[in-house]
Amino acid sequence: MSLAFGILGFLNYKPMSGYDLVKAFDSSVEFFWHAQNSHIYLELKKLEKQGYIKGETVIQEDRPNKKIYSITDSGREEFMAWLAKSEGEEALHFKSAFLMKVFFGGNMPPEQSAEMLRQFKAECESYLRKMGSIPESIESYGSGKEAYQTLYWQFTADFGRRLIETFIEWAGQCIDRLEAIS
Amino acid sequence: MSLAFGILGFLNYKPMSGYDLVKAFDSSVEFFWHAQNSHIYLELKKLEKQGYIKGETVIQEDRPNKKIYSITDSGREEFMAWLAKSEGEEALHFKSAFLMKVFFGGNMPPEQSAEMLRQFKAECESYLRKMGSIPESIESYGSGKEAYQTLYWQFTADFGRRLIETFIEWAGQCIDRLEAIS
DNA sequence: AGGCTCATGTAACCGGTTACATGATTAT
DNA sequence: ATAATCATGTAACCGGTTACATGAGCCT
Repeated sequence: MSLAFGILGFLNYKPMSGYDLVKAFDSSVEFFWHAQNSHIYLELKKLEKQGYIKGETVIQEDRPNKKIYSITDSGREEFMAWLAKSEGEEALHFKSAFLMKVFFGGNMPPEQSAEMLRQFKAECESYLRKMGSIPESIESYGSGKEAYQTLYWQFTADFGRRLIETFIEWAGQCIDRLEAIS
Repeated sequence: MSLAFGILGFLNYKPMSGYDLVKAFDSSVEFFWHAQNSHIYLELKKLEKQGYIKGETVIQEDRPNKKIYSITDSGREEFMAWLAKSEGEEALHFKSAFLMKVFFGGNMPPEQSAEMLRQFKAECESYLRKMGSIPESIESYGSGKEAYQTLYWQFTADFGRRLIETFIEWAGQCIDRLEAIS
């Protein structure tokens, strides 16, 4: 897919500026869909040209002016069509340079690979600590009425937590096996 | 990173043709690093120009001729440098259009989202069944002496299995919650 | 004085995908 | 006959990254 649908999705909740979108991506989908600010601004222009969103400049006195984008009917149609389309087996695909390094780990002595895995595990553990605050932030964001929306945000956050826990368990077991032979 | 290091890694095991590499990617790292055959051939040309690999044409009578590539000293150096370099927190990043759809699932009625998750779960289950044969194929590939290499292949295969199992458990729980409200 | 937040962009590049193109041999 | 395996590529495109560029106002 592309960033475009993520932007349409957020604008479908409410109109936002490019700056708002950068923050929205950063604070929610960042862990499974990282977005550069430059890319977001580029994509906004493209989407406007395609007629899926429309921008309106808002003049501010105490702050720099900004451009608020809203989703159009055709944009909403496009977004809903994307949402309804099945990913098929592509849903299972992902890219990881780290796993590639593990795969070729036999080219390093066991202590070095073990160290790589220890660093990775530490990274996961620190990430998990940071994630602790997500459930509360979701609850504060969705105030009663939008509980149905926030349920899905909880789903993805829950997956993130499980994924990291799986990573930690797995790395621990790999480290054990490497320590046993070194 | 890029495909380049994957290719260097495989050629570091032994010389191979582009066709061999396509199969190697397909049967081992495919689940965390999918590679198009066109991309592999393109990358081989690039790597040869950079002096990291060198190709030699092998004339065959019963089959089409082929070009066998070998890694050079500078290629090996490059590969080892990549391997030793830590991924840092990038190791946690991955992209998933499917999770993006879950995140925005609140735009669909619960039965439709549940159906999406059920399809996904079924996909995972079929994948898990296919994965069952991997451990044996790794063992047959690594014959005694290279047991240290195959250990790492087992690590990545093990992670794949755990990941899919995590996906299945998570999807099951999401489906339960959606069925409860619809 | 220095750093943070707000706010928006451009240019060059690169990694990767899609679609297309060819053709011999071998197994069913 | 027909499909599968062996074998290699090109061209156009696209999604995304990196690096750069600017500038006001607020807080310490």
